[in-house]
Amino acid sequence: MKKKEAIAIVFDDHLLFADSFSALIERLELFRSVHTFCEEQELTQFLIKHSGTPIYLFLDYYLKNQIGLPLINVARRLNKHVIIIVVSSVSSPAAITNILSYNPHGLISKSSGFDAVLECLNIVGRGEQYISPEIAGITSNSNLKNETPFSAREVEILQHFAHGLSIAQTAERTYLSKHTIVAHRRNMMAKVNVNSITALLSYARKQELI
Amino acid sequence: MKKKEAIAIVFDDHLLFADSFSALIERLELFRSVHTFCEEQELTQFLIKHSGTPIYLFLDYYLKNQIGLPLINVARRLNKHVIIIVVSSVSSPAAITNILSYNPHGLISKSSGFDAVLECLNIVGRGEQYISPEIAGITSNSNLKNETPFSAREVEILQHFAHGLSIAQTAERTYLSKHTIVAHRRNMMAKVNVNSITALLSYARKQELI
DNA sequence: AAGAAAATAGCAAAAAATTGCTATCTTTTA
DNA sequence: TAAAAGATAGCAATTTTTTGCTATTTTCTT
Repeated sequence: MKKKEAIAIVFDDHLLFADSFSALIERLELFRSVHTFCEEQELTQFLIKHSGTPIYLFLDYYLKNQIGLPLINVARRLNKHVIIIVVSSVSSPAAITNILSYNPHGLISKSSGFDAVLECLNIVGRGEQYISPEIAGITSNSNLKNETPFSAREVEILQHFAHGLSIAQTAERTYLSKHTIVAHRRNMMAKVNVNSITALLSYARKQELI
Repeated sequence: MKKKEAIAIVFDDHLLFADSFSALIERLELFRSVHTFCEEQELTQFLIKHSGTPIYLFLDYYLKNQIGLPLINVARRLNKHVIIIVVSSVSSPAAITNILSYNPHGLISKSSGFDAVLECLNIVGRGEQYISPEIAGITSNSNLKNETPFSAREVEILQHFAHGLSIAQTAERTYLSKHTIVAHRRNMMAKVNVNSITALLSYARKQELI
């Protein structure tokens, strides 16, 4: 791969991260130039202008960010040579599946070290897809097992706890016996190996269940 | 200010951002050295080891990040010379008020450009507090109301509950008596008129305090 | 410098949650 | 169509949380 001929672009709506990350990329001295954008328009104009040049596009994506992923298709339409590398902080299986459905050339976790970026450029350079180990771990774990360890009924009841209801209050709302709620609660806590409702809720939130 | 004598630390649980940002800081050649940590323990050990050296600590903070803010107090206890600069992506008034209640030397938005970092180092160097314009705008718009009902210490302790810790566990982590934790908890619950920790957490989440 | 607010800490009683058991009925899956 | 998994429900023992009090020290505000 002759990357010195290629241009790198860092796109991130957090300007400070974009600037920082491109400082790192520049230091590699692998690209002809490194550019930073945090507005969609600037990016698309640049892609059109350099539609004949091989481009590596580092695209930040996080949950609350809408533009992120659809931009992949836009970029591909504007420049056939563009290589898309998504840099993401998401951690839930569902969100990752969503990213992978756009089939980016690379997917790097923000929890990775910089060596992941190097590794990614190597793999992607030979035309293969790179997915950083942190992320690969998340998806492979959730392919084998259930997405969530809880049943629908359990999650439903969990919502009540998340809204601050007690066992007694939840029983009232659901027209179930207090004992049933205790049982559900107990089962959920056992499944994720915790022993309090706050720990259970903390777990559920990490898994983006509630 | 003779910053060449100071050490810079970048703390962020997203290793990739931490690495990137420190590359940028290094390029300034203002500090004797620049270090990167993404584990609390590594940071505290370093602070203890260099307790006599002036240190600039760039601390990432975002909503889902538990360690962030309480770490300010820990850092100050371990090194009296530490200068805290929070780098944050939060945007809600309550969350910002929360950060400011820890009285950091600087608060930079991730939407800022790198010039904000330079400006911040200047201002902080003369002993004043720097708050990046993006963030100052948010608070000034809403400083009439929107005060969080909790003190900094209370919110700090609330974070532990949000992460599923019990009263006993929180007491251990904070090196406080169990009775003190009970008191803080009780006071917070009284302030928002609830009578369980789950209801309190539910309230805090609505207010984007945790 | 005085007063207010916050942080710290304690005890004991009452209330709620958690745990260790068992058991029936229904739905899903192999 | 069995077997497995889920939803329902109960009791008793133990642990944790919540509440009703008090009180000292530190920090902030005026």
